[in-house]
Amino acid sequence: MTDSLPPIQTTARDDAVLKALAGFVRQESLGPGERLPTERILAERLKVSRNTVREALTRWEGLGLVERRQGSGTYLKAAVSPDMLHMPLTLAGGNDFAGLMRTLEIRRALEAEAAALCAVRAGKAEIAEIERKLDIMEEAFRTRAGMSSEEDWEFHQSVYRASGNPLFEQIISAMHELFHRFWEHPLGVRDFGHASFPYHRSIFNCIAAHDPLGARAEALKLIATVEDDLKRGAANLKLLDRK
Amino acid sequence: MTDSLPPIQTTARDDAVLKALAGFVRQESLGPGERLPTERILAERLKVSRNTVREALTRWEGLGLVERRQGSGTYLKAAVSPDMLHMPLTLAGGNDFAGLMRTLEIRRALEAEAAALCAVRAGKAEIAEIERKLDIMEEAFRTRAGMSSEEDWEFHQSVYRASGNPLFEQIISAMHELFHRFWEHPLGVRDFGHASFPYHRSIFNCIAAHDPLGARAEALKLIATVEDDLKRGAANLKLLDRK
DNA sequence: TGCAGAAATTGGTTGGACCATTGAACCACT
DNA sequence: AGTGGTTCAATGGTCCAACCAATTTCTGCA
Repeated sequence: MTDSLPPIQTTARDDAVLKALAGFVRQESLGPGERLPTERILAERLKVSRNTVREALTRWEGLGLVERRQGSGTYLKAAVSPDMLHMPLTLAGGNDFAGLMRTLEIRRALEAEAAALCAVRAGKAEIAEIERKLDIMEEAFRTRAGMSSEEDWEFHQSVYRASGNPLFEQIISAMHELFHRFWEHPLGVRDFGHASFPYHRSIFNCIAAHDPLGARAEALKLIATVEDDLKRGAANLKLLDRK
Repeated sequence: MTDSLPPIQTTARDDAVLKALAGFVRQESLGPGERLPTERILAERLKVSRNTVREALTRWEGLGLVERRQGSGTYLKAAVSPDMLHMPLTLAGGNDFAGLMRTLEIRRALEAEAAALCAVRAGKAEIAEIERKLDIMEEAFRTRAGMSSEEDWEFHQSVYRASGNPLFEQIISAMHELFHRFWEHPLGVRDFGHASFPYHRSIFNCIAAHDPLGARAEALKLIATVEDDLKRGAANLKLLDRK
């Protein structure tokens, strides 16, 4: 029988609204942080109800493209273009120890690949930027006598950016956010992250030497130390009992 | 129907609606495909306006958790639980060649890690299942004298499942879907995927031998052949010109 | 000039109405 | 029995006109 009879599309108001809005953003070349027209204006201009505009904006808000502030307005949170592809992922049960370890396995995969790509592609400017972040991190490590998650994170982000593929930063940032929402104070391990410290510079050295294999290997070692810390912390707090 | 839908408290209405609804789904142990209460009923039970219910459902629809059919109802599309974590990813310009290569770099990272984890964790049953898929794929390759993307995909999925981490399958499946939406007929390269064929068995051999390093290396080689094919295809069709 | 309070702006919520689609029940005709 | 058409209630989609709550801007007094 003929399988080539796809369902037809009749109405798609809110989708049309989003397309029009994306075109508007493009035409006005609005960037992140800028405010877009009020819901009432959009409703009037597009000749649709304000409810329809709201449904469309709710979609974008759910995708993290836009932020609404009551009394103030609706602001762009990321660059939007008419040809975006959306890939919403929902992870069931991510707030227990097993879930955390699963996200860490993803991070290990991406971290290693990003470091390898970075070693291939990073130019002089990117390498200098990474080294700058590394210096800041090491300085913070000395003065505060321990890992600083803030400066550490900055270092890793600079690596993702130099990988030449924004997806790395996007995905790992999303996981990082989840990570911190549930594990802000990492399990009471005092010297958390301590063991990972030396690998930051070894990763950098491989990147600077354009050695992708070495960078991948060092990144894997780094994540391994983080996993060990987490396991120790989980054992300490007997969190393994949780569901 | 049950009366286990208590009213809602105060601000952050739509979020509260979603939480209540997630609890309801859990309590009624509703699974994918099942229909949930109508918007009017939800609005009445939760003591909330129907518009608010709609905003909440729009969120879930955007996350792919739910599907609305006008005149019929709202149906679950995936398992939902009260402790889900959402990680929406949007990639700008994913329908050009550069975007495709970027997704492939992510896949390379995850594919290698999944293969390595699989080599560590797969038990006899999992290894047997993977070999079964591999045999099917090789048989299809012989009879049809070329790669079959369907059987190939089945093989890879079995590896992801045996990795013990459902996130691998989730993320790569999402990318696979995007991939096929825009590149269903891969660029007119006749023997597309041909070069990747032998690596499937070498990956399997490493997994069966519980050799994570080898599995990772072979997976990287496999993706490299796919990237080469894509580059050749892009050159053929002069797709590199597309913005 | 400085600042507290009023006024305007803007997203959030409500309730009610009507439209478009779906699916089941029903009916007429073959 | 089965085929096709009709009716009708249920349900999601859209619209409107308010009002609420948070924020920003303006204003007038000290």
